[in-house]
Amino acid sequence: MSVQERKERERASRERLIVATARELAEQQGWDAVTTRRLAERIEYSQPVLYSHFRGKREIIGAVALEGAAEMAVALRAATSAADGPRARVTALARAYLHFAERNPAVYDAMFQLDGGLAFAHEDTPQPLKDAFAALLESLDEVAGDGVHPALFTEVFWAALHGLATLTREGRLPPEDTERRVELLVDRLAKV
Amino acid sequence: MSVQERKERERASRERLIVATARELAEQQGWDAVTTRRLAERIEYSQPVLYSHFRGKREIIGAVALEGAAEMAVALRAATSAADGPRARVTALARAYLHFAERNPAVYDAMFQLDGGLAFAHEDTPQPLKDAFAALLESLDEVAGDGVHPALFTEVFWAALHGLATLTREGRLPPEDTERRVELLVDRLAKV
DNA sequence: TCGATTGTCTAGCGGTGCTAGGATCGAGTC
DNA sequence: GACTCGATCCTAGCACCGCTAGACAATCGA
Repeated sequence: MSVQERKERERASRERLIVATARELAEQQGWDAVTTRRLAERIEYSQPVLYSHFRGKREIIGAVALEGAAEMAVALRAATSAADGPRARVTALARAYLHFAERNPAVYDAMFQLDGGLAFAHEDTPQPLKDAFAALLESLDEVAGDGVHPALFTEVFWAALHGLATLTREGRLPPEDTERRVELLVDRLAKV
Repeated sequence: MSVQERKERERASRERLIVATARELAEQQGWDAVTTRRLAERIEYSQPVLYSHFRGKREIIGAVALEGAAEMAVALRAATSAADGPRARVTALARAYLHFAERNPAVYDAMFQLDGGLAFAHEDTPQPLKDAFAALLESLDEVAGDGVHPALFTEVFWAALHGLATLTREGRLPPEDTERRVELLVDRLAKV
């Protein structure tokens, strides 16, 4: 059985290589540059190999999105755990979210802008996505305010952050006032 | 000179036809279905004719975006002018914004999701875009609160609406709680 | 050692945005 | 009214896209 196990290991390793390469290429040159031909060339296999791992390009994007969601959850928890008090935690959370989006634009696109074929706000939503939302909720439910459902509050807060992240990155909002916008947002939304 | 004038009229008319057809096709079947071939076929001209009006597909998207921005400005002003008092105006504004995004998804995409080659938050931003932002600002500066720059407040409020609009439409947020989210957002952000 | 299975590649399908270059048509001139 | 010539438009084609059928080679179990 050892032969088969080795093959499975190699297959899994190659799958990780595909996802990592797709992500790298997307961060370097944008998702438009991530074509199946270029991706195949970079991993030094032919195109059809990609399709033995994923149904298509969409699923590759989805895989990058899941990886990104896991990382984002870690980053958010790291930022909030280093902060003292609810108010500071929320501010740190917002900054960490926007920072992640800014530093990993391609991953952020995979998660929230592109179609990775993932289910959201659903029972069969993949765990990493649920967990990223949970990471937001953990710091937000203490500032949701009386009589406000924490999940609903988190959705609104998240939407605001998402709007800031995307509009800023696409040049729709001037980047220099980001910090002031974060402060205003936290000031108003969070019930300290 | 009359011949030339007639030709210019016909050219302008054909250009409007291109934009209207692109928009119609996008609303019917999504922007992916708006290919230069299909578009050319629908207007009953050959592909290269499109390129005598626009540099490429991107510019066609941009033209749809400008048209949409003008319509959105009208819709927002109509909604707010029918409301009494600052608080009611802001609520009406938010509802109108989300309603527009929901009813014109392709146009909304052209404006804020796709690359239409338009400059934002810039001195050479096209007038319709500036005006749409102005329509937001008109109802929002009365609730920005003391010491808060109205433009900055408008940016944050807009970002929140944009986040709600996009995340809801892509199934990232369950649609049934939209009204409660709007109320929460207005409650917290607007200084009545 | 042989047949079967698995894995990979070459080649190609129908589609995309975009463009070069030839055909056609109509306006202005004699 | 015939003719010239420039504007206008179309046919054909480029390089690329996502994806797949089918040929081929390597490896496995008997």
